[in-house]
Amino acid sequence: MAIAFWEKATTMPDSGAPACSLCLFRHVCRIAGTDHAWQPLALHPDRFEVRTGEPVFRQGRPALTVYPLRHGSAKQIYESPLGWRQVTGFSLPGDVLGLEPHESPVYGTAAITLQDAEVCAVSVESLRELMQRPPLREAVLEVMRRNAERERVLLVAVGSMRAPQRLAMLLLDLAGEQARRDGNRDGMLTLAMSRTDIASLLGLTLETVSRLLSRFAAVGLISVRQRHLRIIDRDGLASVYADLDQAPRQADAGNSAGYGVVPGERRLA
Amino acid sequence: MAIAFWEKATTMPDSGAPACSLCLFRHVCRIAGTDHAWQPLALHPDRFEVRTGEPVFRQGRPALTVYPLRHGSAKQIYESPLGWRQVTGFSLPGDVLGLEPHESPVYGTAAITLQDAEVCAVSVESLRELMQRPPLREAVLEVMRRNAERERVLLVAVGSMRAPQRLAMLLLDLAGEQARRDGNRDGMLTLAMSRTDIASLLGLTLETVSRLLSRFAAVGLISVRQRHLRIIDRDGLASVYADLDQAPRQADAGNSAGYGVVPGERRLA
DNA sequence: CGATAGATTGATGCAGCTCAACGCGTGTGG
DNA sequence: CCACACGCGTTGAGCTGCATCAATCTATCG
Repeated sequence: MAIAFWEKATTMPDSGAPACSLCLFRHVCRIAGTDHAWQPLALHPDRFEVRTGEPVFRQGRPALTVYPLRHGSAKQIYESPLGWRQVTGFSLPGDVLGLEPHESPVYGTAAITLQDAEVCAVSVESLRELMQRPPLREAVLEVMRRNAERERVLLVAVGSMRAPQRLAMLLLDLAGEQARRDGNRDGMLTLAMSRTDIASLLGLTLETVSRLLSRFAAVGLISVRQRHLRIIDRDGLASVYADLDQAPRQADAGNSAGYGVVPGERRLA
Repeated sequence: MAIAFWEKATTMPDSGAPACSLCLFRHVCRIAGTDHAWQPLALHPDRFEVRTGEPVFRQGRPALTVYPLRHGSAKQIYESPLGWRQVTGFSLPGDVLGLEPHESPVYGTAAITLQDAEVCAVSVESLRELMQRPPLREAVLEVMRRNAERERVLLVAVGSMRAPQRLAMLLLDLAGEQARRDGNRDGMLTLAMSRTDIASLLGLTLETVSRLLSRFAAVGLISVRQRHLRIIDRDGLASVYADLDQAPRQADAGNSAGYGVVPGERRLA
């Protein structure tokens, strides 16, 4: 039998303190109040709450505001022109919802909360003003680059990795994010999203996700009970992800130019 | 039997005139020479040739130059941190290779030519100067937005559509691009990329791509012979893409917020 | 307590992957 | 000029990973 989670709360834990310390705007925000070197530009963002399952904003609507997430979590949903919907990512406290790249005039995805959440609201005008300042500008661009990279990794995962690898990847990613936030590296994590959301993100079905979680647990990589999960064997998961014994699902993108690919030199997230 | 392609040349046709008229920089470029209202900013880009299969640039290298494509075509290849490679798109004359979003300091993908190609070379400094001017700036951002949208559509396709739909999508897309370039709407197109490249893009195997093309041909949607392809029944292909009789491959991304989705209002292409 | 949404688990089928053989077109060396 | 090889594409046969369908279980809430 697995480790006893159920001694802890069975409802979604509300991580207590707001995530200002992780916020992109912490240095210019009166609420965060960590640094006041920027007085003239300081932000006093509005804050409000969004209940579980409610959208913070919807795809295609004018992108007038960005929403740093203080409490709770959210999923991004993209709907293609033909009406296919897919989860494209999850956000945790400290992330900024609605940061659209390329100065897009509309939101490229919808953001739906996964729990009751609290967000700040920063107008894009303030954002643009703030971005006159090189350090913040760089920080914002860096976040956008990371988001883009994330989507590319997801594309490759969905396009050429097997189901267990995809799921292992997600779990490692979630654990990494968790650790980056509360420094908590014991592998405990609470999945705010449903199996269906995970399945959508990874291009699988919820049954497959459920079965794989069970299988991972059976072989001692993790333990799961509902949405409470603990990573027991991080390296084991990493080797599932890295495919150390699993055949690739399809042909590699041709290396027809014949330029060498260094087989070593790979970093693990 | 299908339409007789093989009367035409069997090698890749070189589309003759350079694609300056489609180039993002046509209004500021001395070579294109269509408009000289911008004298002080005018470009005199270098040009050079890249032979089949050679990279124009490689992923991870400093992004110092963008390369408008004059002749030929190219594929973008993304390599994930773990070494998985996947084709993420194809470029045709008039497209700009190496336009990195978010002012990324390095190329996010490699660009490999599919045929002997000719490119211009515009330094990012010139590009940034040019982008001071609102109209060009807007045009560049618009291109980046389209690229991002394309990648999202691809993600959804690979993540939740069936193989025939994905391929139909690609064919329609290629035909659309072709039409946008030479106005030629007779459905003839020449695939510059191999089956392997197509397979990689769509998250399939080359055998599946080959079989599907044959099947499409067998039911009269297209005709194929090697890399020469004609779209015979555009609407038929569109309905394969739109899945008018094909079951979805997986559960929809939950609409758990219960906000209505308009079932109509969808645009093709 | 029943109702409901989410999660687990089992049984079954098939789309697409895998392995393999062969065909076609082009380039190369004799 | 032919012979051969090599890259690319096609086609077939078989297998399997994951989807599908369906039943049951678990938590939460009124």
